[in-house]
Amino acid sequence: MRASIREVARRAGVSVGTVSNVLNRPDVVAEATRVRVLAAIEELGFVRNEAARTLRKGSGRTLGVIVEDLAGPCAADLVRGVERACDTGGYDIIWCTSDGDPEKERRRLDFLEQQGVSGVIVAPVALDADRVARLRARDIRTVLLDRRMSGTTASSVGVDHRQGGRLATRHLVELGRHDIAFVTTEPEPPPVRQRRGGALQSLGQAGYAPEQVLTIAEQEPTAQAGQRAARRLLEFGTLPTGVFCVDDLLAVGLVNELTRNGVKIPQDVAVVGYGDIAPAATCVVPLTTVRQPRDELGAAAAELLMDEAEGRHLTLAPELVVRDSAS
Amino acid sequence: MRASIREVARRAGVSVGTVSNVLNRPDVVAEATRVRVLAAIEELGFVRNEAARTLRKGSGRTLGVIVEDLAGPCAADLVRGVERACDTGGYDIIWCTSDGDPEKERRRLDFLEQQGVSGVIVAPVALDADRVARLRARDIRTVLLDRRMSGTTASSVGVDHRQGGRLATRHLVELGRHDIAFVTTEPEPPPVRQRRGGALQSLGQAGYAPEQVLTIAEQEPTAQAGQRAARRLLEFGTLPTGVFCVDDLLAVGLVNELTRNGVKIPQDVAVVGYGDIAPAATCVVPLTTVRQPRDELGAAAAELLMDEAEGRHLTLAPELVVRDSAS
DNA sequence: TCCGGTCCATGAATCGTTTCAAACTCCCTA
DNA sequence: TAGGGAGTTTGAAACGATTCATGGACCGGA
Repeated sequence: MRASIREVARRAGVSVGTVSNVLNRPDVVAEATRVRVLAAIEELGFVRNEAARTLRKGSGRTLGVIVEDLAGPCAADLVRGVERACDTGGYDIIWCTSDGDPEKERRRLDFLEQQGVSGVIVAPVALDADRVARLRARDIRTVLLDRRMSGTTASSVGVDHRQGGRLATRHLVELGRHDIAFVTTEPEPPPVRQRRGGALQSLGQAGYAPEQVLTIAEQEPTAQAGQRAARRLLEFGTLPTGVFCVDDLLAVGLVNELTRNGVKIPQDVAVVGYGDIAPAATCVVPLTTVRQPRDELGAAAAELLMDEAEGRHLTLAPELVVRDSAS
Repeated sequence: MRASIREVARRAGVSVGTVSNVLNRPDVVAEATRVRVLAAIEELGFVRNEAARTLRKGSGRTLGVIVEDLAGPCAADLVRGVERACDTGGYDIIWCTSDGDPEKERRRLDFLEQQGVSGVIVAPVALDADRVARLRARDIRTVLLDRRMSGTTASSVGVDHRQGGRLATRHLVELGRHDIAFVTTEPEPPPVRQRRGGALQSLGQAGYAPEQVLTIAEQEPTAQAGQRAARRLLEFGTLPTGVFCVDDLLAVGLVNELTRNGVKIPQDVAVVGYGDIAPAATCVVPLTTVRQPRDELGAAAAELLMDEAEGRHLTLAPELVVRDSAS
């Protein structure tokens, strides 16, 4: 059976309170005592019972994170950022996936509440102000990813997607591409809408008429969908000379399918993606894309929670990464 | 503040014991009482305090999983499999990453011990028999992924990698490719060694001499490394007609770089990968590869834990997926 | 009417921590 | 010598759920 603080106390010849002090406020314990207690801990292989600690303290030194898909390429850097911040802050993390399913999101939130986390980072699916308030009432702070929620105590961290969109199309314009197409998704989640909004805006500034822009909508941001989009473009007869995909996966699929059909990228068609996920750099034609600082984003979110901040909103700047697909 | 079982009891006009019974053994509670209690729970928005439950019961209904990299493509299906099994079994999951770092692995195990999980699924880095025994002493069962450990109570689930390797090269042989190269990693973790072993074996059976097989070793199983491997092949002057990459990421990088250099796949070079990760299907030339049933693997691991099994070893069969890159 | 059995509900004890008021020990100063 | 601090240590009271021995209510049969 696992050793408890009481046995450590007996072994070291002190009271349980002292052992607890050694664990939590070592500075108030006399040197000699502390050494003795630490030795006892070592000998017994004592591990603190986090359940008891959480029960007593009301909440632990643990953060919960809910993303749509842990395994997807978008989560990769986020994971790294959050883990780095928590490692240095001495917090533990519980990762959860919602799969974009409101019901699952609810269950994960229940789970995190039950675990007594001290904060949650959520890429929201159906999360609403009520739930944020309920978490708040249980002393759990919330940070939203890429979405703000007014009238709540939730903080948020996000990327300036309008700016990202602007960067993408401005680059196509600078390359002298006049025939521009967008590949997006339908339905279009808010961040994607903002990207496309920014992209359109920057084209407008360059004197393009909105009707001039061919927009193709696929159902999901996947490489398969990008492939389908490419085939639809090919069917039109004349190809656009510049394409902005609102997601790198779409761009990867598109570039692959176009390449397979003998289209030269970037000579015939310049393609800009969005996200700078890992496959973007290793695509047949390395992808020009808009990098989102997702690791900093994750780290920032974690830090907000560890600082017990509320209602703070951070916006990070995206950055254009020029590779072969549009240069 | 969050409502406790006591307040629910007061509101429903029953004792705490009864509320607990409604939660855990609804059958022993009279219909009318149960309805009243459930109503009270609903009204108060009561959520069970998992910390208290875990403290009292000794261990929770939670499993811990430690993988090297949650964000990588290999984890994707595993995540899905484990989550599916746990969802139906009523267990919760705590995901952790070790980054392949022994120290981090240790810390994650400490964390899971502290959380009072009832079992752990580990893709081991430096985990040894001692640690398994220590977990065991704390009533935490262990399932290892893709590795067995003798002399312990740990169970394991894995794929028959020798067989996977055999499938890969047998296919190249059947395509009539005589000049075969391997792309592997150095150092070579056990599963990879087994793959290559099986691959060599099946070539031997087909009458190839081992010296006949050109082997290229890269440091990591990444797309960049695959690219480098391709360049090394190109430098040799004459290309092999068949290549087996021990990892899909290597294969993707290789296929991309070869394609960029005008090599026709599969006409000039047939390429077989390993793993059937998502990018394999959406590569410029869709990849022929060996599928590992990683979702079933994850589900099986979770089920072993939920059944409180010990010392059971499951081996799942890999499967050849033929796509364009070798057909 | 009494007994035995079934069905439910009760509430105190328990899990392993943290917290905090109280006590104890020295040592210094008035 | 008394009194006051500073520095340590103590031990009992939480935290919120589960468990289980105990007992009450009710019914049927003798």
